[in-house]
Amino acid sequence: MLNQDIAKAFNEIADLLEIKGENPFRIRAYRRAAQNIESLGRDIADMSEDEMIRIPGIGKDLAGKIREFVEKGRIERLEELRKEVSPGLTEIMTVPGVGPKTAKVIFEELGISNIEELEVAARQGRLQGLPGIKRKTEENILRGIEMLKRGRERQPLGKVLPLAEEIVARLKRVRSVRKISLAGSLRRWKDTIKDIDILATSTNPTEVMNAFVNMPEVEEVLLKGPTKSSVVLGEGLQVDLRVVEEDSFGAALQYFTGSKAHNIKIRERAVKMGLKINEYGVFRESDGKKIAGRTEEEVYQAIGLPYIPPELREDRGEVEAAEKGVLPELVEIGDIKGDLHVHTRYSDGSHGIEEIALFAKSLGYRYIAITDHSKGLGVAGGLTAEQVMEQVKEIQAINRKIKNFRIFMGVEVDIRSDGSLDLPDEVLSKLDIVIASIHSGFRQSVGQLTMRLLSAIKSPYVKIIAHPTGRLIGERDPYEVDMVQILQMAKENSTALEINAYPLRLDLNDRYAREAKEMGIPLVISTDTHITEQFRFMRYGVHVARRAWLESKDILNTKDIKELERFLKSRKKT
DNA sequence: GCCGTTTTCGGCCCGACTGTTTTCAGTCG
Repeated sequence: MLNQDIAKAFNEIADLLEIKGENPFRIRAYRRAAQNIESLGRDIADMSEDEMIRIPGIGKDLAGKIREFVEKGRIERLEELRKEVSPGLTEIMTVPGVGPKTAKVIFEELGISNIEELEVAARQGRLQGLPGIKRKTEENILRGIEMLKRGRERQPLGKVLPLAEEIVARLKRVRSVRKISLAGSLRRWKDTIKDIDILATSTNPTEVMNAFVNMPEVEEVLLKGPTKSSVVLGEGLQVDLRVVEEDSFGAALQYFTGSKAHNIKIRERAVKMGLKINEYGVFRESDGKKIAGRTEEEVYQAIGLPYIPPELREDRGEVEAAEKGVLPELVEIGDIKGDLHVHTRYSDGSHGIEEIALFAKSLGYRYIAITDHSKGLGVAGGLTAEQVMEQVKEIQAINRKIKNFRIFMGVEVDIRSDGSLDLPDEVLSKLDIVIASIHSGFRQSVGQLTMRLLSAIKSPYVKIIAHPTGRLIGERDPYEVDMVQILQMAKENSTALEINAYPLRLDLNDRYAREAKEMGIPLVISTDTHITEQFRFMRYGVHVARRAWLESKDILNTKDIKELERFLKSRKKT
């Protein structure tokens, strides 16, 4: 998808303009456009210029630049800027604490244009004495380089959230803490996280800050004040804690939950209404009187909007939807009635069928689908046709035993590298549910991978495509497939797409899932459970769905058994 | 560069912390 490349180009233009000291609002315009393009669910290359202009933050000029990039693979303005500004400057700016001004001084005075040279110069004390730079700043820069080396990449939500929840639980035990909540991208359930934001109220802020910076995992204290402190954990993860007054908690929570783009939007709206929003509350411009701030609901109400759930706050149309009163009724974890992707000991799962079914029932589920791997996946102990039929018999027997619960007989059939399915049709036709997925040949061409998925989608027996893009966050990029074609084919065949809730997958992601919803494609949220504890991953999947604006009615495993069966028994057109 | 309940020009979100400064600039989120 070209979107990421265009976003990257626009961000680079913004960096270069920043170094040149250009109009900050123009710079912001490029960054905003980049962000909005990145979050688009469809390929911008397929859009007409008129359609592009309807994307917020994109006007005539940027639409022209996008077209230029699509057609020529380059943007003339960017090439010019690259000639004007030394490439080293943007590199230096990637060091935390070094912005455009500092980078420029260092480059112009010392001729330093890469991070290695910068580190050497800082170690030799050669930065001291430059305008605005003394010993402390030099130390900061060295620290910034260290942090950069340790890699401050975004980390998977599934890794960060448990850690963050633990920190919150620990701070909750500090006696003076009243309210405490996660904020930032964690509260919005973004699939990757750069740092942990926590917000609290306290009768003794100093006590909280002390407890915070003295936690055992803290490797380094970046800054510490009475209302704001930042630390770095052993894993290289930054944690920010803000402490505010009780009657500002809602405003602060709204503020620190972001996203930045969402906040800018609502503050602009506030300004137009003669109001000002900051982390302390909503204030009347005329007399400075505070009119809201204790709760987030109050804040939104003060600017004439209904409450907007955190997962939607990405400036992807949620403010406009709130204005019109057409926000979606987002799916909730309690709406989920079953899990349609479950493994057992028959392949690479850890439990027997009855055991895992009873566990699912104890969670309040009404049904599960047993979907072990097929034989092509040798490493996972995939099943032959005969083994599948044995499993079917066992499931039938257990279904007679367990009351008020239903086990659907299924399989996760491997899509072979030529696009054929790993089990014969006469086996697939005997099952309640067939999900299909790719587990090999990831490096095939776009055309081949797309063809494989398309032919699985078309199969009259395949009801669901599992983890459609195959990504493993931080480990493996999504397959290069033509999602436009895949979504179209899924729609034509009413083949459902899975939101795989396994925290490293979260696949489909929020953008594609939203596009799928808008096209009317059925979706399921499944955990791909291999061991009972993994049923708890469902919350990750539900939150991806919420970020995708999905409502309960868009998701198959919120349906009761009868309605789900109707879908499973429906015939495809083909 | 975008955008319109101060509409086609002139605005554009807001504040904390740090360091180098005697009142503020830079950076970050």
